[in-house]
Amino acid sequence: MLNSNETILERLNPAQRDAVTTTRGPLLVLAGPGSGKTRVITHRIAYLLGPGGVPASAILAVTFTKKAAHEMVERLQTLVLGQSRHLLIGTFHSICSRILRQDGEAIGVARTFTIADEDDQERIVRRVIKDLNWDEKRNPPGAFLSRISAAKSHLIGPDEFRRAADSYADELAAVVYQHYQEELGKADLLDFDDLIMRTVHLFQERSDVLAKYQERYQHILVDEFQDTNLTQYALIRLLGQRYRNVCVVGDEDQSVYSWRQADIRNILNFENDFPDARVVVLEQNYRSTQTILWTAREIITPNRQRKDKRLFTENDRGERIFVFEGYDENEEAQYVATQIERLLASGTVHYRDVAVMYRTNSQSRVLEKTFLRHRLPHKVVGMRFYERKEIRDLLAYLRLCYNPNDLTSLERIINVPARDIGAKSIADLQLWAARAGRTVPEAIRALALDEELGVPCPLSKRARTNVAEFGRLLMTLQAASHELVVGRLIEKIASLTGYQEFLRDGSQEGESRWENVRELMTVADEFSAYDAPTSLASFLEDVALAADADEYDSSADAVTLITLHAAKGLEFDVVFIVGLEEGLCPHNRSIESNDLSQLEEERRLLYVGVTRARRRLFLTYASRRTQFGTVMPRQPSRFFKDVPRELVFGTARAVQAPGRRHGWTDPGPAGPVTSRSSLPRPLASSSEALRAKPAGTPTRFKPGDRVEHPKFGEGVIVSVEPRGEDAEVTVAFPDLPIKRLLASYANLRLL
DNA sequence: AAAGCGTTTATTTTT
DNA sequence: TAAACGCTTT
Repeated sequence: MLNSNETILERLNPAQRDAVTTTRGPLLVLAGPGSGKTRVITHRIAYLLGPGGVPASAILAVTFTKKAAHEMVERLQTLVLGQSRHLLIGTFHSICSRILRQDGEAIGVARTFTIADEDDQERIVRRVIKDLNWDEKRNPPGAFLSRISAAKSHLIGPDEFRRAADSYADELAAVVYQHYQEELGKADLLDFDDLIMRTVHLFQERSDVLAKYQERYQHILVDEFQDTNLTQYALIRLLGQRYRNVCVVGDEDQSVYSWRQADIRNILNFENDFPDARVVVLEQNYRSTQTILWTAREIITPNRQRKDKRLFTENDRGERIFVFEGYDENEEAQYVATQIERLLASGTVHYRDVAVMYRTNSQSRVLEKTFLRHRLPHKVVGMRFYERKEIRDLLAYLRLCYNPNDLTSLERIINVPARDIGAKSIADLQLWAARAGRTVPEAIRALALDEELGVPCPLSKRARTNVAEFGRLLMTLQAASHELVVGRLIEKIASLTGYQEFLRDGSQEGESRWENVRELMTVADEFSAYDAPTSLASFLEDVALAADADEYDSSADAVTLITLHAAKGLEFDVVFIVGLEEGLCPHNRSIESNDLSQLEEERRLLYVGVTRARRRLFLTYASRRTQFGTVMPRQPSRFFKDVPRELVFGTARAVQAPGRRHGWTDPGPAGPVTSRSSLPRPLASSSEALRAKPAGTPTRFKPGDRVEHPKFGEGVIVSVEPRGEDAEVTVAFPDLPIKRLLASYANLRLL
């Protein structure tokens, strides 16, 4: 019944149905925002399992974020019941990590490898530069790391990189790349890019291993295909080339990760590599109002690097777009908070239905400050839990339990909490290990067990005692890691190492840091509850591959503060996009690059933000903003020129300037978008507030009127108070406390 | 080894 | 602005 044809194909439009039922051969689905992309993917899997007769174990679905993977699993559970358990749905990184854990030894990847995160990468490059005796100031690690990452994303190893180096900068990078890989190797570490690149190497070098996975995963689906880099695409191509049942879903207009080497050209290459690919375009939007969709269309149309799509919707026209100019970022935040309060007062919106989006994380600060003052419940996505010092310290101990060779983790915690092992002791330790032909962890172990290494130990007596004690501590913890579930292991580490005492120094901050550690234990306990209880390896992997957007939790009733990047894939009734200024969106880095494709990416970013909104969209900017402690005048974003003025409500400067003439002329049905009285009045900016003349809009309501509210039901108007152009109505609903509502927001219907 | 102090520097976006 | 760094002193 559940898997029957009718159930799965019910309520799919023809294009969606096409994408779901084309199960044989390559398929490219170009899916505009809100076009039911996830629905297509999940229904396609259900269709494969049911009418297609494909066993769950033969299906591989790849996503970019864990959250997307989770959502897919969840939606599938109701669709196909128990079968979803045998599907492999995961991120590129988690899937590759799994493959390497299983078969990586064939190309020399240690079975107990751990994953190096950004912080580790930076430490390693720092160490390399230091060992090379290069000037640490003139050689910032970030620049090298991005070159290395770019190389790996193009499947270029250190040797090939050196051969291709045609600039001094590249030659330096080649040297760093070489050493960096050696350091990773010594510590049994793989960085994010290695996970993918090494898997491709494995498949290239071992046809038997490749054949095994090709046979296993006869049906492959890739979500957010526009975000794949060359290496990721190579992986998919290798896996899929035998059975050719490869379905990729993407939208080049939502490609915002080119800086991470994502390459839209993969979409074009797909059609070259699989010339028989069927192409399905999903153009009907089910998410947004016409007004929002039209605005989005106008914003994206100027881009040259795109296929023209004809997005349309059968939804209502909806409210006009609100544009607001703030005096500065404080007033801008103030406006956002006030508008949210108004929306809440209407009773038709919950906090969780509202998101505030911005270009850079640093913009969240002023919003948070303002929201705290307004007591608006909110959650900042991207306050990265796993980047907090105390968490990373504890994780370093955990990683050392699993992979004793993890030098980066060792370096991190050898003197945290302080045990008098300073830079000198560490240098001596390295020297000693090098002379004896051993690794640093081995040298520590030797000290702990009072063993000789055959060469004199340069450490002072005191240092030797300290290191030996530390070594024994580590060995105790390593032994414990085989006995305890992860949560209890963390507890043991915190107490045995003295980390708990070290954190809880009596300060408020110390307590809150300790709270974070407790939170980590909870995460671990939750993890153990559904995974193998003692699996330290999979916990570490889970944590290492956790991303910001994964934190987004729709269950809590709070306003979401989120970057435009992290907002991709989400949707909200009400969206505020703030800081729409030259220099911020588009960002200075893109303006200065002189690279038009970078500006196109900025445009896509705004497009992504706009298309997150279901019902209402607010676009704001400030006329001055404090950056690096100094106030700078700001200009509204150039993208405002493409926001159709007839769709805008507001008096902000940005939309009064003559707009670009755009091709869209459809005035829609005669009459205003919505009756004026039902439009909320946007706050005027302070300068305009002085000039603004209240229009004195009369309200439609009078005391005694019977009205209907979408949420509270039928009620009777008690009183009506003018509020500028608006009116505050007091309404009595049976069995409910008396409500005071703003006429413009409340959506009351006269009975 | 660690704490204190003055100076500087930086903010895209993140699997 | 505020985190990070390098220099000094204890």
